[in-house]
Amino acid sequence: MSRELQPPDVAFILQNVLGCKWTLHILAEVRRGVNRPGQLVRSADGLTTKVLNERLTKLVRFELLEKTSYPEVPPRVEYQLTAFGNRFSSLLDEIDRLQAEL
Amino acid sequence: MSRELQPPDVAFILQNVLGCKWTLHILAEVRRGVNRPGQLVRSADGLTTKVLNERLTKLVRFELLEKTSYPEVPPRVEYQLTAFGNRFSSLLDEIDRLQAEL
DNA sequence: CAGTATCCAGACCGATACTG
DNA sequence: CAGTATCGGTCTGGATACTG
Repeated sequence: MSRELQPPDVAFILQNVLGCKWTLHILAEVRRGVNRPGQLVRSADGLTTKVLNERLTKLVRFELLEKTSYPEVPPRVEYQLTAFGNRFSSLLDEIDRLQAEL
Repeated sequence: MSRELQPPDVAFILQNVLGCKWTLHILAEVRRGVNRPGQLVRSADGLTTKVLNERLTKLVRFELLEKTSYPEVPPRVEYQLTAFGNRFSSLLDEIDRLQAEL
């Protein structure tokens, strides 16, 4: 069960994963420790649970994020960056840096 | 005649300009000196003149690229990175770096 | 709280043909 | 060579409502 990138293609991920609306925001939040769906929907105005889940699913699918479900009531879920996802940290930092300096 | 980004928003550009199909490729090529439309269409399999021009127009519109037309026959046109566009060089480098290392 | 289902307007982009 | 016009299928993502 691995990414279906043979070979892994940064441009592809940038295009099809990071390029999707909300994805960069979501990743940035997760990096900051905002890693529960409830927090994440509230972190962006206009982001719906449907789209959030599409993004999270995709990020998990491409193994940038990892999902942990806690068997509690009410249910609790947390997402975190994987080692692979962390390789994009430099990119996220670069984006932050650009954002700050413009 | 300035970008209608108030304030300039890297995430927005990443989303709506760089996130579009072919755009990263086009920018990378222009950086390498492949800066004429004819060369650019040929540089990517599947890229059509229609889409190329949409991308170039958008890149010029957001002032990442600058266009120079030479009044010759046949017409010659060249695109180059602007100072603003160059600020994204670090991002492109970072992408190349990631690409190489994965 | 987490996640899914449906609807649908609009964006995206490939194919093709055409003008200056 | 550079650029535009048109058509049409596909994908995107927002609104809303619903399930476990």
